[in-house]
Amino acid sequence: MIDKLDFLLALARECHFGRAADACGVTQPTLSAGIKQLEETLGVLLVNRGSRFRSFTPEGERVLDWARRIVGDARALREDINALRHGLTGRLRIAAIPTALAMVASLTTPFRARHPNVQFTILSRTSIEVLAELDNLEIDAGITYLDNEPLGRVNTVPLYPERYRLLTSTGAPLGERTSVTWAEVAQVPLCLLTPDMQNRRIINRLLNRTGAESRPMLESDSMIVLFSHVRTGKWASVMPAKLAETLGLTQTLRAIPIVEPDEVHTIGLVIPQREPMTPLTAALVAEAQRLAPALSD
Amino acid sequence: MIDKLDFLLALARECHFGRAADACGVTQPTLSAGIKQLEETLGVLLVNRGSRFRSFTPEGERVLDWARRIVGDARALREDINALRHGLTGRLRIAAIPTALAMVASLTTPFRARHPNVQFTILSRTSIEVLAELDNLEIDAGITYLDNEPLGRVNTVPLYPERYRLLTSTGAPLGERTSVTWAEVAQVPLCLLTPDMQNRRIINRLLNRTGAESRPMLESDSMIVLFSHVRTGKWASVMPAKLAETLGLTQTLRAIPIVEPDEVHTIGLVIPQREPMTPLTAALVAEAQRLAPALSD
DNA sequence: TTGTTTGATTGATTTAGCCTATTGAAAATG
DNA sequence: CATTTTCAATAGGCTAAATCAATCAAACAA
Repeated sequence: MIDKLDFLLALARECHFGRAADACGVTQPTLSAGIKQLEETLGVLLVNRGSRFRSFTPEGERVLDWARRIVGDARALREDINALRHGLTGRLRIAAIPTALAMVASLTTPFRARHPNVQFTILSRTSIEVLAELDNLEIDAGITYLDNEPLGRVNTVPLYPERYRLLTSTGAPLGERTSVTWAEVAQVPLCLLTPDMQNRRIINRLLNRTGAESRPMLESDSMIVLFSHVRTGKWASVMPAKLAETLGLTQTLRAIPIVEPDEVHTIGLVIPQREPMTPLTAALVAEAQRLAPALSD
Repeated sequence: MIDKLDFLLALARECHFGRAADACGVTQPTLSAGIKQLEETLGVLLVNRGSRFRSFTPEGERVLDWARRIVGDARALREDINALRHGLTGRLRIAAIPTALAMVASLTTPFRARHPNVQFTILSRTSIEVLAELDNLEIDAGITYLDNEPLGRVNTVPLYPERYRLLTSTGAPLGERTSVTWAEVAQVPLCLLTPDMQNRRIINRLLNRTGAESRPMLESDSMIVLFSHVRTGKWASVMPAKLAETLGLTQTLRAIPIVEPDEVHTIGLVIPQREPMTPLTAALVAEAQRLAPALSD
């Protein structure tokens, strides 16, 4: 039963019988049969199929809701008992938005000191993807904006406020200033994240509000790309203060506060709303709560 | 997996491999193998066995906690999908304390008018048993005291206040009074519930507080027995006002308010703390909430 | 048309689940 | 203390379920 519900979750992720089967480590006929068996025992069609996967029926969506709970709890059970036997072990899968990726180290490092046998998988994702994968049990926790889009059935731990800086070099336009306005930033050619990232959407909104047209000269989904371009001294970017500090400023590389408005967004840990938490998640939350005071400006 | 967890729940109820197997509709070796398989996949001993069932290990207790959740959710899933297909069907298992048994009809009757295809099982239980069986998923809901013993992980819906009456006949001692004190009641030979019932413990406490020795001449675990004795005109009892009214008073059979103190306890519906509720439970809660205003004095 | 993708189908094989019957050990009983 | 009873584990055998590799059919795309 639980494995069949797991099949359904995989199908929801992949929208493709073959790939879902691969993800579950079974062959496609096995997964097909599993789904069909679910449909038979429940007496309803769960998946709208043509000659390929189309969508879930309303009943299918409902079953998915339960499947998330049940499969999640079954995993939590194993993890819980494992923790009783061997202390905290296993793998924590964390997805973070690109602008938060650099701060993950300040969460994982003290965590690892406390629990040396826990392995990590850190993924770079958009804020949308973070929430979707949290729902699908693909990740254990996310790090994303807490105050922008609706979050869904999750618990949150605030970590730090995201404030914006113009990252540029002395000698470049605005490079000598102690603060700049968004209107001024809008005049500078920028390297920014791609528009599917919420950080970019926030920056776009702030830039557009000034009336000026924003002119991103370079887009990337990787903060490394943006930062390495700025380090050449020939490019500028807008990024969160915390990130700029973490990546390292130099005498010529400056992070200039952007005002009018001095907008702030809260970044935090997001975990599934499950009671009780899995031991790994609980430990991560504890670590986040320890870390938060040190990060809040 | 889920069936194995169900085996474990049955074992927790019965504390006996053979009876647990019966309860699950399998033979004892099958259940034994199921438990053993659970122990192997989790890698821990769950049950302390001598030559017979002794107890659960701490890990076993933990697994039981999860099993209650997971098995409960799996049932809720089926019920939920069933409700989508055929409307509300199935069986609601309700356990009530004896003094609340008569009022169950005022809950089930309007419920059945709304949902004609739902079947009921109504059980008479002590307040302790109600909570235990709620935990073990043996019943869907309980009706018991909300304000006395610690309730555990449940949600509650208050139904009505329980006030105490001396049930006796005109002509008997105190039979003509419009109110009596607990001290006076203590002097009368009474028919009362057995001491494992919380109602009896409450009455005992109130009687003892007067300093007098209470003298129950007849004990039973059935309100029918108590009431039918009182109806002969030769016996008296203490019972909740609501119950006396429901069973029917006559010109000679009187329910006299007992004061000093005029103690009140709240009776209510108790359901497992599960989010979301099963459709049947949700409907029952809705019915209880509709009913409560009419019952509150 | 022809090749590709995708999910259903088929048939063989392995695995898991369950039962009956039995055993062994501990409790209960006389 | 001997005997009986109770209880859970074990053994052996059967059946149903699960899974896989291979194939098929429908829908698209080129």
